[in-house]
Amino acid sequence: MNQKIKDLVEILKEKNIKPSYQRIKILEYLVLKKNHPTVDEIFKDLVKEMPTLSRATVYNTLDLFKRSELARVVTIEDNETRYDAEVSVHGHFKCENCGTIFDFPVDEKALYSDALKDFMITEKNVYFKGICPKCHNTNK
Amino acid sequence: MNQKIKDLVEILKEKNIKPSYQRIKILEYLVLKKNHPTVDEIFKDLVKEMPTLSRATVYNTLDLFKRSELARVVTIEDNETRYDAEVSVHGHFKCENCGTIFDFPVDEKALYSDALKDFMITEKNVYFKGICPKCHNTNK
DNA sequence: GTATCATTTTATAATCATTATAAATACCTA
DNA sequence: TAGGTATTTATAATGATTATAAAATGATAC
Repeated sequence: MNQKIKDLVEILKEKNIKPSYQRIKILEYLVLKKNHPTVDEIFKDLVKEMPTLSRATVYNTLDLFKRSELARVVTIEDNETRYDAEVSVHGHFKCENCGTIFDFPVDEKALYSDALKDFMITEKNVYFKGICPKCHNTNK
Repeated sequence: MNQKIKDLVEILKEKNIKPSYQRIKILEYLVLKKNHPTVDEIFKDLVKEMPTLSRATVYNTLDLFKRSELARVVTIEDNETRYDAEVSVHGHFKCENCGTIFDFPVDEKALYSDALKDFMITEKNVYFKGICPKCHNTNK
């Protein structure tokens, strides 16, 4: 536990981010909960143990993490921004029934297109929607 | 021109959508302008020739088109929903400098992942961000 | 052709995620 | 400890989207 907190502090320091209590907790949340939480989910969970936490802090911190490449935005629905501490290229599948988001591997080479040979690519996103196996079986 | 309108009416009828003037014009806009417009862009352009047009109609109609698979949502930024009359699987590249959105081909087979073999996939989305050749050269 | 009913559109208000602002707090250095 | 900077907080403002109810349009039966 202490070790883990220490790791989080190190991660922040490497990115020249001052490790405030709020930042450590938000980073910890992202790293431990790998369920691509929305801003609101992060806020509502963390405010339980940090009653003075402000939504603005959550927004500011996530934006800071994004700019520092500690987290990436997962845009699947236009009305909820999610965050993911796993910044490598991978796909997201969202079940339209239960809302769960699953990761899946993406072959980056396969995504290459000649049409983009003169483009400077800074971000690659792949997401699918549909019904996950669990919901598919239940509904049948 | 008349022929084209007639085609649009046919497209709507095939989906069992009554071809009202507003629906024809919005579909025409999507089909002719292939620039993945936002709802606001569609509204602001069309209200010029249809002064009584309401934003609600644009929202309702686009939602109807989406459900009827006449258009697909292009979610790239979380604060602007775009629409595309091209419903086949293809990628979108958004230039972070000029905002232009480019289409590029995507090899659907290459996107296949064993991890999703038990999932029912209804929608596949690929989008990249970066700098387009034009902006890249200008800024250099 | 007119009355009736259903559909579509419109205008407006409500909602909700996000951003902006300014004050309060915490942190750092001299 | 004092003074200055960075961070957090509370609150208000913004802006896209959705909800609601009235008005307009269109279709059908008589």
